[in-house]
Amino acid sequence: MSQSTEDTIKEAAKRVFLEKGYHGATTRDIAKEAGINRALVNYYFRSKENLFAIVFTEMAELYFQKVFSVLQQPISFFDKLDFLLEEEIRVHFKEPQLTTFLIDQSRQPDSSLEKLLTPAFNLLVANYRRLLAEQIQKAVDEGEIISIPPDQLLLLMSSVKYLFSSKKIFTDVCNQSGSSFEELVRNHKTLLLSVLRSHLSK
Amino acid sequence: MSQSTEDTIKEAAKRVFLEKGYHGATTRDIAKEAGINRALVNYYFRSKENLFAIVFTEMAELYFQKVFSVLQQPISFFDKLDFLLEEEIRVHFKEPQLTTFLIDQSRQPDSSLEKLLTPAFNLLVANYRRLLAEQIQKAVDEGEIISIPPDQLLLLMSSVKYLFSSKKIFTDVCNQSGSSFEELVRNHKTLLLSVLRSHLSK
DNA sequence: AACAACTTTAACCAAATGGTTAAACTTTCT
DNA sequence: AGAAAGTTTAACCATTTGGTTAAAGTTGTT
Repeated sequence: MSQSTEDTIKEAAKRVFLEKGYHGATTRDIAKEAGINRALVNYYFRSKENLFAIVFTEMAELYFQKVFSVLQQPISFFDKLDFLLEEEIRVHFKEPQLTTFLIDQSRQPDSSLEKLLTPAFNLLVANYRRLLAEQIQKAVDEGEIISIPPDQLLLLMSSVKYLFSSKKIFTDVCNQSGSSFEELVRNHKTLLLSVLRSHLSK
Repeated sequence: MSQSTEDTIKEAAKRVFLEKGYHGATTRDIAKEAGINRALVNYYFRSKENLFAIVFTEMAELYFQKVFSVLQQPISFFDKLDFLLEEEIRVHFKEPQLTTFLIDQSRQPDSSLEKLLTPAFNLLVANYRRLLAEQIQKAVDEGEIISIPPDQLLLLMSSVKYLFSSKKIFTDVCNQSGSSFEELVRNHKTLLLSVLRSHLSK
């Protein structure tokens, strides 16, 4: 059995919103991408705003879902960092525009969308931050690493997000010089892990 | 003597485009922000696209200008990194949305804007990359640091960009927990420099 | 077959948007 | 003062946009 119309629209909307952003995307784009009549967008999702809110929420959850589970596994702290980066890379290879998409949303100043989505997103971030803080403290207590504020560790690991946000720039500029984007990503993960390891190791 | 109308419009356009992005901003927003009649936007700049292209180019140059001069100063490699980060922070305190703005531009798939701006921007990036590669090689030759691919170093330093792109998220989440955004930035610069120093030092 | 519920479509609408223009206003030059 | 050039304004226009609706088509139930 094939996908329901509702899901077809939602998946098309994901692609279009991720590629063009909220304001760059039109309901006509979405309908065309889904191959359906434009009125069905409103029939199933009431409004473009509402559809975007649903897509955004799902993407945000996709992003944090795995991260939470990784942090709770009974493995060493450095393995957790390794898995976190690996998961970040995996999800970004699937949705390269994810970070751009999420950040873009926090920009529009007083839109009703922002008021609706920011609190929910901030809650996810706050939970991630709290969970990471706990795991840092645990690793410190066990003598595995030296202490580091969770925000600072998040920032040190944010280069993967930046790499994918700037994917086009990097591929344009780097392709001329031999190495592929995939290599760049793998090399960066290796380097970043090594840097973190040497800084955090007791 | 007060600012010319043309400059008033351009400065207003900068603020509006940085805040809302190309598609989120309207010529009416810009005119209102500048306090002038909307037709003047077209009188002085012909079209919204053209005005955006001018603003984008100026912002990109603002971003790379200082960076080039820093890299060419006769100081130690680590001082260069220090100054690069300091400059990155300075320009982002002035224009917190700068990175979001620049990255957002590379997203729209086949717009005439992208075809126009991406090549010029890529050239700036390529120059930055080349200059950085030269300076790395020089520092390696002089025994100051171990070798590192320029892209990887750029990525390790990109966390400052990410920090400002996500400023709203960080201020929202962090303000609840005491420390200010300024502290977060300063602390991150210190930490990042220390991490880079210990990794690159021979 | 007939009825009801759900789904899809084409046509339509109001609001917003980028852009144009002719006329009014101001400045500059002679 | 007066012509010429540059500047500003209000009104207007075509296109695009998100959204609605009535009718047509489909599916499921009795």
